[in-house]
Amino acid sequence: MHYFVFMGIASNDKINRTTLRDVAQLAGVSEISVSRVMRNAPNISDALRQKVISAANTLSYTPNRVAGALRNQSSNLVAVVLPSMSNEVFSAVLDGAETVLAKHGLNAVLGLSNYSRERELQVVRELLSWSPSGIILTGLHHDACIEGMIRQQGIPIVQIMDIEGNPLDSAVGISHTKAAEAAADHLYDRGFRKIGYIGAWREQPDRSRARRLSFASRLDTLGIPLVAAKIAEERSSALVGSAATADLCSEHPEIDAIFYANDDLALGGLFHAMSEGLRIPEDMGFLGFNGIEIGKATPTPLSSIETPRYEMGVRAAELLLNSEGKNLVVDLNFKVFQGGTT
Amino acid sequence: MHYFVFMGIASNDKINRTTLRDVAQLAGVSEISVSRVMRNAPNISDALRQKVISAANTLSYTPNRVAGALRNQSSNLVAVVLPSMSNEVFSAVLDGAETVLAKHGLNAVLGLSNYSRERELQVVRELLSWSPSGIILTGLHHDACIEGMIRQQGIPIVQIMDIEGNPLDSAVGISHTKAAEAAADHLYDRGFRKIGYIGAWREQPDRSRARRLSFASRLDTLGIPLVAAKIAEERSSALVGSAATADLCSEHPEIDAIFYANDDLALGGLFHAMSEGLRIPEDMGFLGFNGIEIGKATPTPLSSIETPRYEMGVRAAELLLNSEGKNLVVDLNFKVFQGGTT
DNA sequence: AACCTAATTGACAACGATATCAATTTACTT
DNA sequence: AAGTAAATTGATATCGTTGTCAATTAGGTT
Repeated sequence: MHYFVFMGIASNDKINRTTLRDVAQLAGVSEISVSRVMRNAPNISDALRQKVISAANTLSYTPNRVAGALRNQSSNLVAVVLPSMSNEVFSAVLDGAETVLAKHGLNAVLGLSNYSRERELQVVRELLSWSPSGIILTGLHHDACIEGMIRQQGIPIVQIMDIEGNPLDSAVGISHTKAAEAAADHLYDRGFRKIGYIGAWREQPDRSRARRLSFASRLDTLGIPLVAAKIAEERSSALVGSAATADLCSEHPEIDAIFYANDDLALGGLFHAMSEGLRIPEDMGFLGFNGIEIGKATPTPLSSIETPRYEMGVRAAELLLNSEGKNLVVDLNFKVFQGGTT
Repeated sequence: MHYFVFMGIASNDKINRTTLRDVAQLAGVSEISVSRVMRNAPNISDALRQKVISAANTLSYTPNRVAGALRNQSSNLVAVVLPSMSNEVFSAVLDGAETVLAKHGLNAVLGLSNYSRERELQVVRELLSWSPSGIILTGLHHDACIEGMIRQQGIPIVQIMDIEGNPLDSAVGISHTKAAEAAADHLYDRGFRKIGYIGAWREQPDRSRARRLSFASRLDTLGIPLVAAKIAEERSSALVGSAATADLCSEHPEIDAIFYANDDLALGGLFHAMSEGLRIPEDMGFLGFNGIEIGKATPTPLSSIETPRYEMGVRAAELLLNSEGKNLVVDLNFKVFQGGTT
């Protein structure tokens, strides 16, 4: 008895897995014929197919994808690289992508970059070593090496979230510029004139920074420059949003509405205002970003820019599958949801 | 020019990837030596190591894990099978697991079962065909075939979420029975006597059903039987919780507190009560389950049974890595968080 | 019956890494 | 200096599948 050790996980000797050979022997045909039947290759007689299928069933044979991938230089894996999982945005994207991929017999291998360029590079390198048949990246900005690495594999790339920039290949997302402008316009239309902004966590991902800048510039155009922007140090959360809102309001009592980098922050702000007994939206308006479900259930539903996160995952997966339409940029629609907070 | 087609994704011919052989030639050593250096195998002279490393760097060589996995009959992939991604519980688990796995050079391959036994079986079969070095399953109840399939691979299994039952191997989770009893006790201690329960979506996952039953039985013991339980048809969400709460309260006006299957539902209930102008917790108490972050930021923080979801993922991954300690059952602690709603 | 095309089946090599065992070199003893 | 053990390096076979091309069989024609 000896042990296989791989990367820290040790396991007992494994019973030899049933292979094509076993099935072939039982069925009395060649291995390659079994292979063909399993893959539904053309030009197989019904007789042979039957023999193989029944043999495969009795042995409950499952093809070894590792071997197949080695031979084919390509697997049914799709690499999905996201910055983090602790953000409902990305889990929704992953959900959408996985759902579509699964329908086509593809499996998602997950990599988290933690918003770090270097980590992302490392993760991509690792995932590429699995000869995935496609890769989904988040955002348009990556380490310079990444493009070359992926191109060398000749696999389709889909970048998600952002579409303003130069995609490596295809991209699905929304225009954060337009979304921010729509936010500014909405607040203006609703009569707010002294507007603040709250973000968090060094504005990771950098898309939120882009939004803030577009938002501010739009407010300038409207003649009501941003009163103040506060970027909390911590990761986004309702509690952080609550605290930041309290701070911003005390520092700038004139502010009559706040646009937030995301709904978690915005809900925190909204809750803060409710605790303070403010009238909403008369005393203070709140506009979030993403349109998460819970924001619709608050006593005063949270106004927010709704983004199609799940759909983004779905479309990303679909783009991978239809590599015929290359270099496509899919601009998904966001929507201004007017709850009761604006 | 011809095409590789695999499972619906077609890609152009790929430039030949750089292999061990290329590195070996450049370094003037044998392939196996390169392999050893790359894997940090012992008994390698510094001279050789240097030659190899510099050659590998100039070629920017990345080992092909597919080939390695085939030879080793084991990969650095870990199969993670979850019911769904549209539930913050599972994304937190995945987050925790991925973080630990990544530290050890392992990659997570994701499979979603959609709460279906058959789908889960299928997914497991698929993932096993990648010779993962371990597998994480959700819950303790699976198709009968699953155990055999995994055992055949001789890889460690960790089941998460639940620990009450017969784990296949190791398990990490909480005692849902005890958690439900703690919930009942807490409500009793806080003076509530007419208690209701709200769940959703056919009580998927079935753990929530187990909780409801333990909860009800504990209330019986306390001499204050459950007034009513309402299981909404739809998937859990704050809106559903809101509606269910409204219904339950009008059907049973005597109810003075509600225990929810999860925080989404509970927040919905809380928001409903706030809209109605109820005094909380005097008129109505609310107790959630999971302790999600946003519940701490509401004007009246939501009381909830806090569950260690992220940690569950972490511990699950750690258990996989330390397969020496087999058949471990890790009972993580839940905690009754008393916000202001009880 | 001889012949030809099309359909079906199979033999073989290859994908890239690594376990095994053998060969070589080095280091150390006496 | 000879001998032995230890460290280092290499040759070979192998993991399970599938692309390529060759071989066989079936089906139809004249």
